[in-house]
Amino acid sequence: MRFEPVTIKDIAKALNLSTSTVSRALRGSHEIGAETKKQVLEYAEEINYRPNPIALSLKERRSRSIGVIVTEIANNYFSQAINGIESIAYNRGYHVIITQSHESMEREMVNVQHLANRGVDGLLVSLSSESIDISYLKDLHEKGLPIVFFDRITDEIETHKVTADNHQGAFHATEHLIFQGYKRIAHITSSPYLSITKERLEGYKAALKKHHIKFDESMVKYCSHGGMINSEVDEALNTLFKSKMKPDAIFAGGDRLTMTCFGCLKRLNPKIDVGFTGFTNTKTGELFSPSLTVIKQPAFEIGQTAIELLIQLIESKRPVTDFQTKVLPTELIIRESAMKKK
Amino acid sequence: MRFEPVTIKDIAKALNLSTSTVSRALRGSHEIGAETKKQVLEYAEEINYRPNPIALSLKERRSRSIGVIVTEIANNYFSQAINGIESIAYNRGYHVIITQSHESMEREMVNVQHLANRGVDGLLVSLSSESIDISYLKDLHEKGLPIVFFDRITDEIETHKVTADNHQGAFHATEHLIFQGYKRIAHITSSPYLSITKERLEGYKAALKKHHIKFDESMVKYCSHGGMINSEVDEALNTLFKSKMKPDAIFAGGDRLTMTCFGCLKRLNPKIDVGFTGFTNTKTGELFSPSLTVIKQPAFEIGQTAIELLIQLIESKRPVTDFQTKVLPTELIIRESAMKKK
DNA sequence: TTTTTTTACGCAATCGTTCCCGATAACGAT
DNA sequence: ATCGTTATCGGGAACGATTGCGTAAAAAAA
Repeated sequence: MRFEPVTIKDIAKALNLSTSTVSRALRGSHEIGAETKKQVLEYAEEINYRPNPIALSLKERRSRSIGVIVTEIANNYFSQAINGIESIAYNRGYHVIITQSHESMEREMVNVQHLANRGVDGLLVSLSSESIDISYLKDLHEKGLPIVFFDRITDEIETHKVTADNHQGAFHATEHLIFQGYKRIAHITSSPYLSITKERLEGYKAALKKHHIKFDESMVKYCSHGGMINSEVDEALNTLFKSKMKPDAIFAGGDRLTMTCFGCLKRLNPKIDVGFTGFTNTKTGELFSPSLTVIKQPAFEIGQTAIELLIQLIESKRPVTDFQTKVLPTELIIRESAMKKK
Repeated sequence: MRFEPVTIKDIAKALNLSTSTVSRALRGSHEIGAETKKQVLEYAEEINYRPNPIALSLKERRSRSIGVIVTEIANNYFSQAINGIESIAYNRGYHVIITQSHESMEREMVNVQHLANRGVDGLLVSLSSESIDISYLKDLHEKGLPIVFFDRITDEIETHKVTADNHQGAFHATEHLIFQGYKRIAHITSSPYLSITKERLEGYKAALKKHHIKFDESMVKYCSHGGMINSEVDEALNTLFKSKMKPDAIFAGGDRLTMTCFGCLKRLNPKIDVGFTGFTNTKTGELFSPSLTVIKQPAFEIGQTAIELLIQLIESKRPVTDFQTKVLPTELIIRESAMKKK
């Protein structure tokens, strides 16, 4: 069974006109008589004519659709960012196609290739934690496909980029723990290759330095799957708590990681006698026990900014060479999990 | 700047062949000489030729893409269902386009129309809470567009449907509260028009009846925005707690609603001296205070089942008339929030 | 009245691909 | 020598929409 939409030809045949006349009438061209125009418009309305976007894509060599690749949508940060993307895209007449890499470089590549072949006008990319070699993105970019990176960005491709102020966020989270009296603050974070990991680590270090706490490499644990694998986080925590420099607080990076880490922590240490802060955008942090002190990123706005820059790139007449990296401020939300040490 | 992919014409020109020959060679037709075929294949590989899916869509009037519409992806249930959908779709060579209605009938309609025009081969639909009039879906369905409903289904369109066993889930949740000694169990739920609302209400009623508790209409509160608007839930709770038949337990329906409701409850009544259960798929329920007793739906499997049925519809040679409604079992996860009454 | 301009429309090409027809040549059978 | 086969390939229409160009008739200017 096939789904048969009405075309411009049906209108032309019914009204005994040529398709060109119908097309022009529909687009309100001045070179069509008022009477004819009215007829066409009315008939089109009557049979509920909608132009075929596929035919248009073929003709105009643009699809008015943009591709988004994130690690997973079941992530408060990304789902909010996507809402930001959609809020702008729809108003500007673009359709959004969302794909997930699940932190796998392989899937990221397959999805990106598929989107490119599928004729998206541009790409919004947040890299997976495995994506070390991004030459396939580079190729596409060099061939002229507009790309904007958000959240997990890269130095290797020169284009617009949008992120939260990860350095500042990590700095505030760490300093907050210090203000509350914690001294031995561990940092559980994602893959060391990610831009956000590096930036947050730097912010963490900067806060320690400011308050004259010596940075200890062994207090930083990398979970390269970003919290998707429980055992990875369990192991990191176990190692930390078994060391002689047992931490008295933990600062977690990443939305998914923060959740997983807090869950593992609670299982390992049900009283939670360590301080805890994390990067997350969940609204449910206040319902936790203890309620979560977190760094919240302006995910919605990041999504909006990214799509705006992308559309700008797509619709620009001449090649853009002046690229910008926008950094949006984070917010520290203070609750119980990082309360003053007794 | 424009992104210029290589076409079959480029190959034809370079090799001094016609496009038809190249096309056939590429598809391995037997009526092309071995030598020519090899040439074409090698050259295509060399310049990294990829068929243009848009042109194919136009020609074949199918896009190998399927549209999904859910209320929002920032919902544990839906994001898991989408993962289930993707897991099957990609293996079967279908691309998945996700759209959100945000519980608005208007946006649902716009998205569905867009997807249909965009040439999706089929639709996976979970209705918004506002969708009372679904004639626009009916039209599309009658014109031959394959549709499968999941989660929030409807009687008005005859096709495949997939849901959790909402009656059973609600029954278990309610009975669990009864077993724990609660007597005055209120039910906070979504729009009364939704199938899931009706089914869950029936399950709730059935449990009450079994245990000889009289059903009281005033103990059921409908939040038609499904927990997207805090004040709606606040008001429902306030009314309940101010009534003379003050409830001693609450059973919430819906993922989003359960979260919102628990949040409001905690604000209103920080000690949480009432029992609480809800429908949700979050993995973080155990981190809450008190940890959440919930009904979990097999979201991933529901997504998988739905897409399988849809692909079956799409690829069927003749019109399908034998439709099924699959109902998957739910799971009661017992934690603290519905513990025995002191 | 003749010429020019304007109005209002149709023809055909185009986008990338497939596929129905033909067309051509080689070759064997008659 | 003629015909039928088979193998191999090209021409061109089609999918739905837009658009440059051409042109008829009508209106305006000469």
